[in-house]
Amino acid sequence: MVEVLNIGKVAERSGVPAKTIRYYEDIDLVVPIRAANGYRAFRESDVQKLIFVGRARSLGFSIEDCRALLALWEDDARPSAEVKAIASEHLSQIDARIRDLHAMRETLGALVEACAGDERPDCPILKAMAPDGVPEA
Amino acid sequence: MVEVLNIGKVAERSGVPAKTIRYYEDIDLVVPIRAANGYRAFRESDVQKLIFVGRARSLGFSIEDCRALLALWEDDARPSAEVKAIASEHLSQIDARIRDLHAMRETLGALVEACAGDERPDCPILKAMAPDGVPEA
DNA sequence: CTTGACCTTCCAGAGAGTGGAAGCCTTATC
DNA sequence: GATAAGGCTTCCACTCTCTGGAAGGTCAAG
Repeated sequence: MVEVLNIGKVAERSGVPAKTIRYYEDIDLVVPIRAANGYRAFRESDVQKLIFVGRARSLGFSIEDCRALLALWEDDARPSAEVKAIASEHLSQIDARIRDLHAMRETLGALVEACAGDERPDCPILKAMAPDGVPEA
Repeated sequence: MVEVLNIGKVAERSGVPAKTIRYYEDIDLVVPIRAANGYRAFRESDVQKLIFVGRARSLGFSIEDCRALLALWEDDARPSAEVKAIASEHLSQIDARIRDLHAMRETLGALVEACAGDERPDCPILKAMAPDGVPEA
């Protein structure tokens, strides 16, 4: 008799919350079989997949990327070029996001530093966001 | 007779898309009055607010932050400390996001560099996401 | 009068879950 | 055998900030 893994155990072992695991089944990402009582029954391979997805997600890959990566992982004959293509694309999007955030951080950081932060109404932060030529108190 | 501004003109002048302006009305962020024909009629002050919100959004402030900032902007007696508090909090969240993305970028960047990206199946990227002790082809 | 460019509302979907309610199933205890 | 706790099920709603589209009203020009 095979040890059956219910969702709770799988959540614990994979680090993926039970709610999220159900969601992954819903979107056909990782689909367990069903036990006679209607409970989800997870095979070892399902647990592996969930761990894989958990790690891919923590690297910021989208669900669709995860789906593709999972398929490549399962395919013993994959060319590593396909994996690298997905990862490179993702990497450049991360870089773009970092650049955007960095620009925001620069601007906002300067404004915060310039703001007295006292009881007076004068505020460079608000001034920066005010439409040009709309002097406020 | 006052020049009436329809949503299209306002979108053009404020840089905020018409769809988004309607959404902002829906959530009571910027609420124009209505003309007799049912069209939204924007006052100068509405346009100013939309520009303000547009800039705040481009600095990454949430809608709720924008709502608060807008109220402070309108309040001639605001203490700049309140503005600064919101901005500082936002700034530290930006910093946190940058840190997270940076960590991802480091890990993923190293993996992408390590991956040959050819027709062979061996792939350090997949290996990094594979559960421990699950050797793949 | 028709055409085209506006404007209106409402509905649905994006991404990736999360929370909660109502109701089975299982296991342990009495 | 009864009962209570905890785990499991489904389904619906909500998050956040829009964005796209359909169906239809309004307006200005030719």
